[in-house]
Amino acid sequence: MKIFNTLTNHKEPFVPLVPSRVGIYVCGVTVYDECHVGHARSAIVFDVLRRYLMYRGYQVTYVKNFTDVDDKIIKRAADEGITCDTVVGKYMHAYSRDMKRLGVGIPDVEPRATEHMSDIIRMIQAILDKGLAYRIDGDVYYRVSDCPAYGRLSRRPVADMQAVARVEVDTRKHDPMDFSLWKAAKPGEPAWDSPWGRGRPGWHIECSAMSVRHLGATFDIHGGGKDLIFPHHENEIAQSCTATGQAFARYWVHHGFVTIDEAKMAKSLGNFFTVREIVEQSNCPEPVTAEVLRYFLLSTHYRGDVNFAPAPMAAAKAALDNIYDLFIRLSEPPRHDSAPGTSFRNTLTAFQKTFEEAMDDDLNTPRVLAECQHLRAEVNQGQQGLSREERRDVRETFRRCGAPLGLFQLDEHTWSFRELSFGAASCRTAADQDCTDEWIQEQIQQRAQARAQQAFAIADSIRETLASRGIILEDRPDGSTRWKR
RNA sequence: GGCGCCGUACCCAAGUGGUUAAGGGGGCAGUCUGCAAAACUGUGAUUCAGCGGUUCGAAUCCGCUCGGCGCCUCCA
Repeated sequence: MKIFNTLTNHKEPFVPLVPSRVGIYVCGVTVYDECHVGHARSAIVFDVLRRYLMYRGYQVTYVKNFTDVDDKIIKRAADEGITCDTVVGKYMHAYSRDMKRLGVGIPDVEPRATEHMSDIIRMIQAILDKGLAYRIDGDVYYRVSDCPAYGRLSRRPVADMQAVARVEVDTRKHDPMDFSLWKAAKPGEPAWDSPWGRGRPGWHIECSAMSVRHLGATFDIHGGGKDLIFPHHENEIAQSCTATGQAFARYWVHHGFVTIDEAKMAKSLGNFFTVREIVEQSNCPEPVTAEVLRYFLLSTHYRGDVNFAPAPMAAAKAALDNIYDLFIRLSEPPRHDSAPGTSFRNTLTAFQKTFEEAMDDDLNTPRVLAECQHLRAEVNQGQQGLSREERRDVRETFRRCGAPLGLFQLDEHTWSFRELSFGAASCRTAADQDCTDEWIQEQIQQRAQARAQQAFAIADSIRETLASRGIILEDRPDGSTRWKR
């Protein structure tokens, strides 16, 4: 498998430190608000990486942290007149709820900064002991000028950054580029005891401490959004290497942004959609909407930006409808139970090989989806001649290759074929819920009778009534009728 | 100002040195159907922002220009 490494700026063969074992650390969310589509993309990209490595037979340890002490949390708590603990509890819960909705697997470890204070303090002390940090009034800063490798990940010369630093510089710092490892406590803020007085950790140090704690000083993959390359990941490397005296993460994996009208989706710009509103205000069942979002996000390569909009979401829905439509036809008994042919088995074997080639090539999910659609067309062409066993094999192939992507796992009869849309106006109506399978069968019976008597006006009105409640009818060649929601 | 990414058909999007430039959406036409729906068939870029260069050969490598975006400050 090849994976693009930000550290070298190249696609490289992935070789883990310990054969057949992989350690992954991903920078998680700061829990101060609902998570939006950008967070969903991050979670889904690394969920796919993790699952595919497992598909490839690796034993994966996946660590994704919660940042639960931070300026934004403190501000949120102050704004709402509640405690930081309440804010943290509320949004950790919201995050886990949304990840479950999206079918994102729970990481093996979900460490929290506040539960690793001793690791953090020990790491800061190690950096101080080596002379690469200094203390000012209860704060501790990392001295960037003494770290020769600084700037390697983000490929920017330290001198250039200093020249045009737009940050309001804390004049007490020895150098504008130096960053804080420990912040002295301010009144009313969460604080912990340390050798430098009460205070709280700087943002970057928590990830260094937690990754080293759970995966060791040197581990395989460290990931996050590309906005974290500088300064967050650059600083993590500096701190960790200084503290442990060993190499830090070996492969750095960064994904692109979700954009709205081509502009980065961000809390500060206010141009974001939360996972919650997308799932709850959709007129499709939750698992269906979630799979559409996944398909949409995976239809662009993970390193590129992906523009979130109704039209491409609708396109993803239509593409998935085609696949689940095939699954329904495959679930029906064959017209003639012919003997399985070897050429068809070869088709499935070739597909799986192509799937693996595409995934091995830096997770080329757009190509995987194209191959899935190609297979769908191929199966549709010969569908009627397939044996019971071959039909089962097709469904099984989609299920197996779809598993690392989190796609094609739903039962075809629970899929919803209605148009996907958002907003209150298009929400599921109460009337839809009243359509029991029995009632639908009854309607289909009545329509069949009408058709038999050539009473097409009656037959069509029944079909329209069902359609208005989201029930779609399809007449088969043998005279029977298939329905779907 | 520094660093970096992107520009492929109506829309989305793979391909990044070599037979006919994947796939999806949408459009149009046909088969099927009482009519539909679904499925299937046919129909799409002599061309990859523009201009130069390297090469036997470039969407793919190099240079420049134009256009869009991101990071340098919290950020997935």
